[in-house]
Amino acid sequence: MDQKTPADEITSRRRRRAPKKMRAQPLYQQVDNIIRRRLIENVWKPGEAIPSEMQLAAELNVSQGTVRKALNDLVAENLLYRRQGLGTFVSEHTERRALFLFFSIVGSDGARLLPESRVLNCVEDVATKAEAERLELEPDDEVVRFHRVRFFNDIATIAETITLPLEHFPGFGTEVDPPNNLFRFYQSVYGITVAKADEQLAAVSASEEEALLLGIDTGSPLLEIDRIARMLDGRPVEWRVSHCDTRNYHYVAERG
Amino acid sequence: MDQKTPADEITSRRRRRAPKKMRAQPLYQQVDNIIRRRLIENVWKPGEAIPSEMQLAAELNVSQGTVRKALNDLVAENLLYRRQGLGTFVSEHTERRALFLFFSIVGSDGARLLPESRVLNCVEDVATKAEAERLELEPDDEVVRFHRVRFFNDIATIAETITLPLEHFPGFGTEVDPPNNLFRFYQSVYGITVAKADEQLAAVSASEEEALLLGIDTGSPLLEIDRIARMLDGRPVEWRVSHCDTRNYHYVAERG
DNA sequence: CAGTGGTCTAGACCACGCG
DNA sequence: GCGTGGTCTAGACCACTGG
Repeated sequence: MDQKTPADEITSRRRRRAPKKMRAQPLYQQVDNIIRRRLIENVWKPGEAIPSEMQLAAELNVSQGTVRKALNDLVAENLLYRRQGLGTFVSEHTERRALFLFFSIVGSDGARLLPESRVLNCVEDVATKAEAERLELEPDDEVVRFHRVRFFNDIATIAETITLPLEHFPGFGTEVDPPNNLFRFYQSVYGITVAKADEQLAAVSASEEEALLLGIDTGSPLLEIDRIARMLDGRPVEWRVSHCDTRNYHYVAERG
Repeated sequence: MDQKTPADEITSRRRRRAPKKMRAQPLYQQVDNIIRRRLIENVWKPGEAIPSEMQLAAELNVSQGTVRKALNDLVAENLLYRRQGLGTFVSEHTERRALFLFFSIVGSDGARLLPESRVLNCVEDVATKAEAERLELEPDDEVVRFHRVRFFNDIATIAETITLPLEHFPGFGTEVDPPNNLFRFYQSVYGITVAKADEQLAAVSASEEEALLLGIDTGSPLLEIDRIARMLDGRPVEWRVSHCDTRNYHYVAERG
């Protein structure tokens, strides 16, 4: 657990109080990057505690305050969380995290609830042009593509299409059905942590197929959420297009 | 500019190194609240520089580091911004701020552009039940209500209804037409700063009237953005319902 | 040049969680 | 009691801005 990683050494790049000038990057950002790299490389796994401030400071040859600033920045990004008296931990995709960080559909009364899911089908295929572009793949790369319907209190409300790069998810969906909380599944089974997501929203008309699935009229207005989920290093890992019946639920956002 | 405000004194509540126990609130939060209060009371106005860290630390009897933490928290909330070598300034509603902080509609190519506006009408009225509820008003309070259409490159794209509590905006719209950038207008003319906004999104069908305004078919899907804008102290100041034609533009959000 | 914010350190004490 | 993170201080030097 305590192996030194020479590539991580700060001292090799810049001695404390030595050159006095030409600092490429602030120390705390170097520390931030080192920790970030270890998270990406799964040196510290989700749910685990990482070394204490004092230990990191000693290992990296910086002061405790510098480590603290780096850690607090990572906490602000939701990559870590800290508990006084206990330690600093790597964030994991719990139900709660999924609900408040990555799921924005709430009831008219403001109640937050994760919908249940039913998978309709799941195929492996060559990426379409659109899929390759959105997921930043080469033209002939393969993907897993599946459709599902999501239910609030047994009422079909969301129809979605999800595409994953097969490269990162070998054997996905062929053995077991994809579970409801996908991000937790990606993390626990494939070691892939979704760190952020970019969403584009628009209003569309329900197709015949969607109307059937959701029990509404063809042409009814649906809220389209087009989302790219990204790993810790920013690379895309999932493209999801959700069509939501917003008569009893709506999407929420805060600005400012 | 340098008048002491006894109510702001931290030392009256808690002497440095004196009681040693029972700290109600961390010092830096007390400092944060004092500065926040001065922003709310317009002691320091948008665009102006506030006193330096050293001056604030001396006035409030805390260390520079404590002031710095409070200031950085306020910067993270976009209430202040800092420029090395110059000072710390109160944020104002520039075009840029409106565009990146409070306006989420972008073109298919990702281009950000503020649409032009045409006001259709503007009336003073007693608040409806819905308006009173959303703006947290008493049943008989008065409001200003107006409709406008917004254009991207001369193409009508958004129809919106805006309601303001008359109490905060005396004479609004009776003398001059409301300008395109409303938040800047609220700030410069009424001294009201919009600090954050809560948005609810849904998909709806275009009414006959909207269809006419936007040059689309009745029943076409529109993206509804229902937004409450709030002042520095969190009280609602504007209720806006926008219906957007999202065939060439969409709403963007980042999560995580 | 003086003054501002930005980085970094060193060390103190507090509050919390666990054994 | 001990180790953790949380708060607070004091002081150093750096980097940027303006006159």
